[in-house]
Amino acid sequence: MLQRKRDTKGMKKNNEGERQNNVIDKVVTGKEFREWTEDLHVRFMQVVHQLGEGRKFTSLIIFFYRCFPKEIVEVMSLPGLTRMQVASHLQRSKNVPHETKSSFRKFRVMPYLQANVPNQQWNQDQIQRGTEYSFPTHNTKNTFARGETSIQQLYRPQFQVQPHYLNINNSFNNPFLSPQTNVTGELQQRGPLFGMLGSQGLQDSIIGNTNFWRAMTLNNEDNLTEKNYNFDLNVVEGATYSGSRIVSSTYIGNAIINNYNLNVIADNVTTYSSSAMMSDTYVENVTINGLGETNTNANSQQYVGEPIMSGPRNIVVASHENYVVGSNSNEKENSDAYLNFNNMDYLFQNLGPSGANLPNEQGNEFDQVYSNNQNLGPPSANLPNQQDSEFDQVYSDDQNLGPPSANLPNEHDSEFDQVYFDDQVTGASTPDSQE
DNA sequence: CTTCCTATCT
DNA sequence: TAGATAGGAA
Repeated sequence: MLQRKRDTKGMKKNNEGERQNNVIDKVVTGKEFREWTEDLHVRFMQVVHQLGEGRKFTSLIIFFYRCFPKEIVEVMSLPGLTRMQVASHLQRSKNVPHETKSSFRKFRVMPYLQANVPNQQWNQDQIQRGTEYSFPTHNTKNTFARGETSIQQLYRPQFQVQPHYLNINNSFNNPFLSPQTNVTGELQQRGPLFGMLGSQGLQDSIIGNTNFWRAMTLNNEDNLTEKNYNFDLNVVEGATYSGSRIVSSTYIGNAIINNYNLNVIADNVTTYSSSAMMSDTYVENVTINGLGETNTNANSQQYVGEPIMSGPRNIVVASHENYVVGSNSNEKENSDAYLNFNNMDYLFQNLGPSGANLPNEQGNEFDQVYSNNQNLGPPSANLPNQQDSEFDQVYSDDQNLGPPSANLPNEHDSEFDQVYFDDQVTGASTPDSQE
């Protein structure tokens, strides 16, 4: 395949403008074909995102451009890995489909997902594993939210005091338990990627690590009872989280989740302000397959670029998932709250009035969300803006009458303008219609 | 000089 | 086509 070659980069040219490649000591040795395996890419993405932590980015392209190959190589600290290999891979990594870029939308706040978890207990397994792996878990019935559920449930914050937990089952070959390298070397975390702490003393991030799932298959077995990767991410907060980041810099890509074992519950229900939850979150290609089938028809990506700030909000991001109907709801038993991503497309699609155009490429923090949910009652009844909500205008069109021509001005100069929902989305594919 | 960036090659 | 290479630019 690729033979070793002389690296003439940086070498002076001769009079003919040619690189003087006859210098022996520039021969690159030990350069072998670098196959970017899944694990290697995951690590690569971890480093990329880790390095990019805190760096502003407004698009997926910038997301990758934040990091330079050299520092990536250094942080990855993989013997034999060259800068050019990383650069080459970085080049390919940031090549995303156009529809991906154009469909990026920024959402300041997402509708709320309620998750009632009154009881909790400690998982015995996790206790035995030591504090590093100790996460409180709940032993309750599931809270099951679906797209068909009244949007009212999604909107009303429930100011409850609830613990948080993160449950990671089965560490065997569990990508969630991969070690993570800190850039500065100050912290070498050998635990789960999710640096979970106890229920007390959470002054900073609950989950501040970088989580990258790419082309990862969760529970790709048809066995409905076997859970190879049971990922329960619960961020149900009852403590003071002022100024903290609940989940930051999360990348979820190409995840195929079977058997309902992806349970992402980000439930920030406290009244504390300035909490960021799942900021800088990028989710793509999520397939939820309750029947153990592999559905590859998830090909839209969404992007949430800026931190979700200002008050109790949660955000669960997934777009254009495929949900196989007819699954056994009993499989959700391991989750305290289950978010069915089905029909969540309306949160991310570039729907809405054509006249609104939903511009989002200009760095605006929020555009418009348009609702067309037949399950909803009168908008005034179902979508009240409780106590000083940041939502200024919420629009619902039960009759599917199309986009509102009214302007619905934002009288408070709030971050939110209009909200539009379309709960009739049934398919997984709604490609970006923009050019 | 090194590294970045991107087109091009294999 | 994934990954390496080339070569100009910074």
